[in-house]
Amino acid sequence: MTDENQDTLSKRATLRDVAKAAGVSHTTVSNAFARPDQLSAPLRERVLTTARALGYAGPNPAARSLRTGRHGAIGLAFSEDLPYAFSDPTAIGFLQGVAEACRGLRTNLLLIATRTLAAADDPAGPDGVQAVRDAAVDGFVLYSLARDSPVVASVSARGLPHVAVDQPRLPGVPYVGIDDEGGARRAAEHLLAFGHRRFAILSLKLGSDGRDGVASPGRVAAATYSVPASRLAGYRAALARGGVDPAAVPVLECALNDERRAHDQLLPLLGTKQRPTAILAMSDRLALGAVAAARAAGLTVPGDLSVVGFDDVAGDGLESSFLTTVRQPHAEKGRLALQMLAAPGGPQQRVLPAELVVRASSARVTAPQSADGT
Amino acid sequence: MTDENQDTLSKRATLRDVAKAAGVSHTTVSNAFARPDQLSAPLRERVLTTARALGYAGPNPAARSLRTGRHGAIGLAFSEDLPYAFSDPTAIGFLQGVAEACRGLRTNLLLIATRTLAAADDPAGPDGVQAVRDAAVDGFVLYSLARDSPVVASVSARGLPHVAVDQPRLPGVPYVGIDDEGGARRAAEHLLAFGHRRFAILSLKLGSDGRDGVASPGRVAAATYSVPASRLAGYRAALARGGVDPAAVPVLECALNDERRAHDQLLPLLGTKQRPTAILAMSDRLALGAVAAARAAGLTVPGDLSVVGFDDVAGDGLESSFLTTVRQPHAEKGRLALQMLAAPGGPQQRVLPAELVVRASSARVTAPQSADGT
DNA sequence: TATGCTATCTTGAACGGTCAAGAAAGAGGA
DNA sequence: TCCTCTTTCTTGACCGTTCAAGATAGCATA
Repeated sequence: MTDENQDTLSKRATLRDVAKAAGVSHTTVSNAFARPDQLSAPLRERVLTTARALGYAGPNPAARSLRTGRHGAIGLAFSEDLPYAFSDPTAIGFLQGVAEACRGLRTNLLLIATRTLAAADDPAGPDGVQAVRDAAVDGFVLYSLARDSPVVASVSARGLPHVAVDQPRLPGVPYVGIDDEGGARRAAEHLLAFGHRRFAILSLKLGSDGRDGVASPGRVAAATYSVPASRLAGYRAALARGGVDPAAVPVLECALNDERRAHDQLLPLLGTKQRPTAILAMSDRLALGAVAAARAAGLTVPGDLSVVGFDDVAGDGLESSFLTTVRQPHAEKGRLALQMLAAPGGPQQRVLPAELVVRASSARVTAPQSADGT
Repeated sequence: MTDENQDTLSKRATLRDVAKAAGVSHTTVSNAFARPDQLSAPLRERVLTTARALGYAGPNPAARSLRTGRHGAIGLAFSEDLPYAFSDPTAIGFLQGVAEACRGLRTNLLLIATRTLAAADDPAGPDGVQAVRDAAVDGFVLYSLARDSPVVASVSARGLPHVAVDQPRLPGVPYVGIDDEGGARRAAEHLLAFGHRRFAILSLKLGSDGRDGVASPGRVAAATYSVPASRLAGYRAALARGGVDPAAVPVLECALNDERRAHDQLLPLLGTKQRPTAILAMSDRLALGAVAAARAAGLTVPGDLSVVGFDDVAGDGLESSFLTTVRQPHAEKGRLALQMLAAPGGPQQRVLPAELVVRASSARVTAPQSADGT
């Protein structure tokens, strides 16, 4: 804020100002900063000294980028509100991997403030689109975006390399994801093996409209987020093979990956006579909500209700070390995504494993039961 | 990756290419994108159509920034490894506030991959310095940096507006923080009021060298991080006033805000005859480590050991709703920091309150005791 | 002595936008 | 009818770098 060491207060010093002051050409000054081997050491020292004296802050990044075409940053586009992303443990784990890879590549990370629910009065179109257009980056990572997200189109229009993670595959675009369907299938098989016949599914959001509640078959079919769609497919495949009609299993959609929502959605269902004995939750957060709902309904876990989550998030708290869940390598996805961006030519698809981790929140069903609860 | 809709495969289309194709001047094309009111609607439509046809991705961000001097992004410089920052709940809370404010300001967020422990062989100096120099941003937020961090100097050299958060104050630089000293004082007073006389302090890192262990008086005096220093001062002021000699209270420094480190450091101390009956922890993470250590030592909390944390982080898990702690408004700090960046001229310092929240991890000391444990 | 080579520095031209100023044409008022 | 104002579009300069190519000198080689 203070301009103490700025000789010409009117304007910021440039390469040429430094050059003039040091009695050398502008290119020499440029080289002093960027290519030390191109000039003698004493001259370089002199140039850097006069630069400091003039308050020259180093080459203007915009000018450099314009000339070189490189920015030294990659952009990360989220589906969620950015603030929300920081509260989601899954996203955080992914971010951690991305950040780690960035450090290795000596590149900065530009978080793009995108919002799927566009403000209608916005002349520049949905929020994220302009942000993507203006992003000074060398490539993009698309994380968990909806199939129809305008941000996807916007990124694709930029013509920069990009990678899609945990979202619908795009033709010709490298992809990183996990075996969502397989992981979900194993979760359901596990509960079926324990004799469960009455299920409920706690689903992550299927569409961008922020709707909560029981998802109709139509809504399920039209899901624009691939991760919940795949997990749902996995659950259902296993259920069908196990002799349980998937169509009869309620899908409770939670617009946010939130314990409270899961709790609120599930609680009424637990009061019914035909209450489920097992919950398939698409995230650990939702699973913890189910546990809370069970407690509120006077049921024990896993005595009265078995719960299987997804993600194997945290590991710090007590709760998570109790949850049966499906483990996925969060940070690894981030690392791989950046690797694919940085070194194209490798495999264009990486599907990482999702393995079932059996802990204490699932158990054999107490009384034998038929699908209709008799 | 695919160049399907690029007419001239050799090079990316520019404003002028579009202008030529549409039969208008380059300025008109520029206006079509940036200033819709400067040209008639039908012409604008025509221009945008030909732009799309040529695969023109919109104005080059670097060129635009060069001319306008604005970047539409603010830089966030951390003290920690970026990946680590994503695992620290305090940092996450702050980031959430920053991200929220960014969305409001329609600005992107550039995370700067800085590392305090410089790689010695790095010609460009410590990691973060170059990253700061190259950052295409309109301002910086400095979060939790050490007094002597090269990143601070680097940011200051850029001559852009910046705000310091949770770190040593810089002359002339706006500051956002909390009442660390007061919060710490209240934590200690709370335990003193419960009759505790034998304390141990679990401290966040005091220096950038990654050292763990009992901090010597010299090390404490030379602390380069202001937050731990202030909290320590608060603890000690209260202890002294309560008749406990602060110099006799061990300060266990944890290089990382980590349950395990706190656990490992504290455990041996709990085995001694003169074991502390109360722990002052500078974060909830460290406090949870203390709880774990107590459990490992066969002690109960708060029966045998009282623990007071700091941060009031999460609120989700079971553990945190049990911890007596000092609450601070994490996200609010982020919001304020960006507000001060965006609208200079307001107050240059904001010190937010830190209030004691009494829960179940602290209690009256069981047996009366003197400071020497007899 | 002529020649080539290396090390060091300079020259001039991009990079791709935005902006200030100006030109042309049509509308409105005296 | 003439003048002014507004709308709409154009012209040319400039933002601050990096890069390719060239100039100069020093030195070794033939």
